[in-house]
Amino acid sequence: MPELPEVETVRRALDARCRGKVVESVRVGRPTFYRRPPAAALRALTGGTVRGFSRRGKYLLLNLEGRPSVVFHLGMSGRLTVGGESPHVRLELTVGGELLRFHDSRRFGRVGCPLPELGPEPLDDAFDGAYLWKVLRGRRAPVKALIMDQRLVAGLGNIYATEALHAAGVRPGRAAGSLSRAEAAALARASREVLEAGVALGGATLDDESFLDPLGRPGRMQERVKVYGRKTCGTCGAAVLGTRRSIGGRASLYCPSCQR
DNA sequence: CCTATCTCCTGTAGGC
DNA sequence: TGCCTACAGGAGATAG
Repeated sequence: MPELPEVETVRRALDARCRGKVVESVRVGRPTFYRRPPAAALRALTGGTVRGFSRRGKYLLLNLEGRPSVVFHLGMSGRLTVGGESPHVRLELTVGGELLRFHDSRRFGRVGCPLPELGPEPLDDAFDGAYLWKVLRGRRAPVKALIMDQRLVAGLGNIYATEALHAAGVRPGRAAGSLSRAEAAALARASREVLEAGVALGGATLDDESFLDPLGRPGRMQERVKVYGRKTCGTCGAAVLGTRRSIGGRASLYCPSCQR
């Protein structure tokens, strides 16, 4: 499922490929998106010049000269490809003679939606231990649910939140307000580190096809994962514990030895 | 405001 | 082998 590093990987590939090119045609794909796409607004992209692709949290923005930007969210199964085929093409743009396609088999993705209110970028200086401690303070919800709340910090999903908590030595079910300043600082630092590693490695491709960049290439972050999707901890070898759909309705895994 | 639960959807994995 | 069900996931809506 695409989180900040996967979206950034897509952004870089598309930005390099499409910048300065013209959107020659737009085809709004088959029936409906999960939330109805503004088909007329999407068709109006025709003739626009691509200024570039930018990213905010897990959202990808296609920026055009003199026109409103188009927001994409990949949801869990969304993919943007250059030329790739699938039965689930929701939007197809011809850009500089190449077919840029948005696919989404499960329809949790979006295109053309407004950009919601989001917390700070976790790779920016505004996101640090002091900020995290301040927003977690006094809250009883599980810390994992809160760091995945995009209004508090924009970009962590289940994989990177799980890995950040492991790297910080904090169990996912801990009440957010129970974290010390030092733990909040460790968690902010760990979040930054796992996300930076994810970006550097081109995202995490956990099982076949789960994430591929626009040219169909897998990432390598899965090689660095310590607990997510594992039976034993990648640091100490202890059996990974976890429960299904336990926190925010999502599976939560942790190492009982490395995490307190 | 805060928290927990439910919903959207469909490909895949597991059970029988 | 093949059918059937449960499950996964992000984010928004809703209820308490």
